[in-house]
Amino acid sequence: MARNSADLVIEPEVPAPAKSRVRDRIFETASALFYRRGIRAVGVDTIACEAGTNKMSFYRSFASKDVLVAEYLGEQGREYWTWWDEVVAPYAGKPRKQVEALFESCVTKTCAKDSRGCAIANATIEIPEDEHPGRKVLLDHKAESRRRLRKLAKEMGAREPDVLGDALMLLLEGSYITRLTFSHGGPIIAAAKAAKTLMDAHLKR
Amino acid sequence: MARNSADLVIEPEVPAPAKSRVRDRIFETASALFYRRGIRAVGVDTIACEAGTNKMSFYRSFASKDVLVAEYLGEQGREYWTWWDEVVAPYAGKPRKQVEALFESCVTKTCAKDSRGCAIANATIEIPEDEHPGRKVLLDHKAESRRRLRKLAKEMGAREPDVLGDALMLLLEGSYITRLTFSHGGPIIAAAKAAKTLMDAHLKR
DNA sequence: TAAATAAGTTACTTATCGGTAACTGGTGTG
DNA sequence: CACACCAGTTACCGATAAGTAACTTATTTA
Repeated sequence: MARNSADLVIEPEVPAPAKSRVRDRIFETASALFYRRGIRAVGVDTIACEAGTNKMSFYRSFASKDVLVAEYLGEQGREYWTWWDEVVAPYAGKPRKQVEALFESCVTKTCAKDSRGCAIANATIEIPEDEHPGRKVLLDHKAESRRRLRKLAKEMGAREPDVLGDALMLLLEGSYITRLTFSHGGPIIAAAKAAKTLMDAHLKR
Repeated sequence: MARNSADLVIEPEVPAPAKSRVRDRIFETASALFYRRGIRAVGVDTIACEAGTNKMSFYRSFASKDVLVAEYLGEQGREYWTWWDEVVAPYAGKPRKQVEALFESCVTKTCAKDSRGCAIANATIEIPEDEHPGRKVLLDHKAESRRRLRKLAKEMGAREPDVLGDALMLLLEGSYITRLTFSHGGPIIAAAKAAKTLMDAHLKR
């Protein structure tokens, strides 16, 4: 039966054609290793081996390590906004409560046993090169983070929304990075309270 | 002339025997490269070459790269406390003014053109291994940082000094790390104001 | 002047890095 | 059945990683 272009356009029963299991395994393994040990510290050989395959299969799925890294950061970003949206959803229209929920959930997540803070913030340090395909991903992510916090500050009627939004961002980023030096009971325990205090100060008439 | 053990013990005209110029050059070069490009990204060959010498001379001065890194972090720490003490000195007995001065100076320093935030905070991410000789150095440094901020909060009579001190630390660390994603005009511009707001809230009766 | 010390040089080790060529075996599916 | 495709395997490339041996050349300094 002759295939015409219409055939190709219609019937995409599966959007992505399942890609392959190996690729997924590699990606999952790489993500875990990147987060735990750092991006530069993990080689493609290690990734492939740990994923139960070998380097050749790695390069059949990914053009280069840098491309994998960029994809890893992209996925981390998507998961982050999914988390964000879920935390924020129950308090639609109540921006202050939304920020409180974000901070409480962030503290819980970041204090968890195997947490190493924010994957993207960490990559910020490991990838200073502008040419790296992951650099743009992480720049965009943090810009979006700032945008959202400033927007929330504005919605709650803060006198100086940009200042409040930025201050909240500093608390958030500080929470992530101090997790790497204080395993339990670090300064992050003050994060939620500090956020409330700042919001109080920016809201009272 | 026969040398006895007494000869070795007496007459140390110079405490450290000037060590050598090469060692210093290597150390300066390495420090600059570690800060700019990251610790893992810089090899000893690059360091030696950039310092105008070679690898053999490197290993005559340093037992290993890890030892160099630990020494680099130690020196960064000493320079940090020197900065801190100098900023704080003019306001002895006025802890609130001291914190304000710290934040203002921190913002100025961290916004400078070639700044890449805090060298030690950055190393926090690159060195997760407990066995690394630099790990303890950086852990101690951040613990001392927290200690000092909590102490200042207590001295200024804050109702919850530990909470205020920790919150200030989150702002400070957040300032450092966001510098890596926002080149100019990042959230750090809100740091000093946020610190004041937090202190206000913790001090008013 | 002679011994000690600092430093440059060349060559080497073993391991790992990111990345590729070419061949093999298995599993579908038309 | 045949062909495509996915994946495993082995072997390799050049570059770089950290680290060492051994010899030479300056500069001190006693």
